[in-house]
Amino acid sequence: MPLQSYCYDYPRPALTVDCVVFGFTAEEQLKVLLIQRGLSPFEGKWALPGGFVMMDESLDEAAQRELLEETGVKDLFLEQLYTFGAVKRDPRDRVVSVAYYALIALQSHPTQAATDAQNVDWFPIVAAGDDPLMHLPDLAFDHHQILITALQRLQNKIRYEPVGFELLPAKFTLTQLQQLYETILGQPLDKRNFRKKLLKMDLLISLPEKQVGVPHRAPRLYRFDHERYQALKQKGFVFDL
Amino acid sequence: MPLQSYCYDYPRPALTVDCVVFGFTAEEQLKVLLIQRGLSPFEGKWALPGGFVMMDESLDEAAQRELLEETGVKDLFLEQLYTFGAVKRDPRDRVVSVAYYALIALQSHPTQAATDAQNVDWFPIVAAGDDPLMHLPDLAFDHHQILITALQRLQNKIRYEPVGFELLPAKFTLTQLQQLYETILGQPLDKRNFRKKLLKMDLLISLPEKQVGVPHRAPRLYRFDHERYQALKQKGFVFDL
DNA sequence: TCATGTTAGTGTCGAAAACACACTATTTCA
DNA sequence: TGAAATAGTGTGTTTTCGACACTAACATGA
Repeated sequence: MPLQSYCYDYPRPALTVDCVVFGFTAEEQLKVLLIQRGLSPFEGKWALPGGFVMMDESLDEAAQRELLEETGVKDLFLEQLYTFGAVKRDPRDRVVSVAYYALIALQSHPTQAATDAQNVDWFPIVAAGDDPLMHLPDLAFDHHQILITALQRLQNKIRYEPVGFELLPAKFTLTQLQQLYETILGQPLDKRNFRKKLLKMDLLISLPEKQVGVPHRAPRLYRFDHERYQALKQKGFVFDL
Repeated sequence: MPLQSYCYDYPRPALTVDCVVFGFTAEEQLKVLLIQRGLSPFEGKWALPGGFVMMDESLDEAAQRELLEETGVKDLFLEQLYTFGAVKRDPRDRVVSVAYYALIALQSHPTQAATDAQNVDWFPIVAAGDDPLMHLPDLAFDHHQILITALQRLQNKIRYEPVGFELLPAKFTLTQLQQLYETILGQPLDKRNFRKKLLKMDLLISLPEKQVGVPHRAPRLYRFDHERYQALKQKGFVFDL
């Protein structure tokens, strides 16, 4: 129970952040993190993780905090997506939500489940086909819309900025990278052309080690050269796949 | 004076919308609409038009309303830009602002000045050169940052979506269009290649009339085929200049 | 140890797009 | 009627895109 109340001369909407957390698994699947609501409204329904913005934190900080609380992970790629402010998007109160999206390499940060008693789970998104969100439950509020917006943003972004690497471990193979792109864009890509284009950019550092433990020829490992990318970007270079 | 106050169990930031209104003049200049503040804080400083979000309007509606109030113009191109929520962006109260940007063809909608007593004016932006905002006064709040963000968005957007036409009259010449692109992107473009690329898209309708009153050969007028663009877009076409 | 299964890795050629580039055409006005 | 001003047009070169199929390497199990 609150000990006091906060009063203003004019009414104010409540302000929340919601996070669309995309994860990419070792099985080459794109997934989104959802939480089953324990509270009304939409009790029992699945929803995006999120919560109210505190007075002493910026929006970015609020999103980071929520992410840490819900997933236990810090230092994710996190970017503001869009602000949703339809009058009736929350049936009870006027709530405006600043949506963020985050990317996490589930291979490196294995999914640790619910932080508290709530049900937390990863749900698959299949970009190929008609409805990418067909395997998802009904979502609370306008979260379905937010998720669609986030997926479109990710699909656009991945082509013009090197955000795909945020979904892979630091060391990865070109095949993994290609499968990531194919999964997210929902279409097959030509292996030779894909490799040609990427290597030509000169942003991948070929590592001396190779992947081990596979029952076939061991593929070469690479890492993304963030420093070099920043330098090139300065000079007007645009990552384009 | 407010007759009552509005109380909540937890504190809430105030929520505003701010609009970056870009206009393109007959003299081929890109301008931005600013308002001189009559009230503290930042009294006397220039700022983006904006105001509080009412409880019964969506964010888009709030932006539209502000735009109508400040400029007297309806039905502009208007799109959400980014939400700015640093804790101290307003020195007095916690205020989160959802920024929008709007495009207006100043040739068709001649600038009607201040709606009320405030000073309202259009300031030039010169994309070529180091600092596009060099001819602007100091701005209130973080409006300088908002303006930079909006300009970058416009520069990106104009290349991949046909928003440039929103800055021109319904009937325009290819030279006007090219100058628009050169002004916004801040770089010269090749005339023949520009025309080739545009006409190949088959999105411009060549009008029977020609521009009159010029002291030289009269150029052909075109209009943008919005319907056709929508249809093509459906099929996966992307405008790309 | 060798045969099999499985994925890694590599090059060429034709088509299309991008880019550089300069002259003639039309109109007005003096 | 000629001078000034902008409109409008085509070609050749370079670069990029996109289709396409085989050999290499390793692990496993017979």
